[in-house]
Amino acid sequence: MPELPEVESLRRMLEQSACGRRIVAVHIREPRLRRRVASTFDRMIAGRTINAVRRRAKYLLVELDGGITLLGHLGMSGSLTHRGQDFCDGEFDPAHDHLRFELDDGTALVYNDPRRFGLLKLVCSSELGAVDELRALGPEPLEEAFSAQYLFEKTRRRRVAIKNLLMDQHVVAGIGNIYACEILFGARVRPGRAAGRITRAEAERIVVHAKGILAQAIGSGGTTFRNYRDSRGQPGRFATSLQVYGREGERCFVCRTPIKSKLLGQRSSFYCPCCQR
DNA sequence: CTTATGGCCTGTCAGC
DNA sequence: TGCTGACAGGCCATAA
Repeated sequence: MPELPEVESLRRMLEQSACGRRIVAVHIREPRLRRRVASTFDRMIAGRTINAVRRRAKYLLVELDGGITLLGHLGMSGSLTHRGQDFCDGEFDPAHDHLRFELDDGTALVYNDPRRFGLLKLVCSSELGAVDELRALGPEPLEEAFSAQYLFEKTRRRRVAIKNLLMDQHVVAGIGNIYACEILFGARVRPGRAAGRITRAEAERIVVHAKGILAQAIGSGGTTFRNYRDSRGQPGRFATSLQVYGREGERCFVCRTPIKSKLLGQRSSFYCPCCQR
């Protein structure tokens, strides 16, 4: 379940290990992801050098020379591992290793995705703003545009639960179920509260904790709850810092009250019934 | 416009 | 033991 911190951790590693490398070939074993991977991939990509690795929300943007960018989304279970040499062991997973990008130093970037919810497509580097997936995204949560004033205004006259609003990529981009739960625990706000009833002070706390928790999670290499892996095949280390996610029935670290879980729009929401109001 | 719901997809696990 | 159904949840299409 890669969210912003996991994608950012991956981006930083790939920036170190893959930037400047030339992609010599692309092998597609299974093109059926959320949308079918274009059969022109190898022809379009082979021979191009990786100039930069960027991120927008949960999207990874691999900028190639010649004005083409590889847009990637890991969906639920996707991973991009750098295999060969002293990187990842390169354990073969023939059932789920769907694409393989061979690099000029003999290593390879392998896209693995058991549930195939991911996305890989090529876009024009000069027209990223016009790309469907990126066009309507809200501000990055770690940038100044995501302020208490901004969030407060976005919540006005909205009946949707505050947690669902935080996960709405049009409002703020990059937050998923795990971090939405953690942010609301930090802000001491119940996930099911109507967004429109959030106070100015609560909006302030939500923004402060969103920035703090996401930054801390990036520093820990993200969260591995089930199967997220970084480009070296290693799990993230933030799972041990989780306060509520996945802890139903266990005691709140602050007040010892058992953590509750409740479905909110088909998604489990974890919260402390005592600390969060 | 807002909000709710179902579909995609497969590995895992509880329960019978 | 092996089957069935629920669940995990990213994003999108569709409906009300």
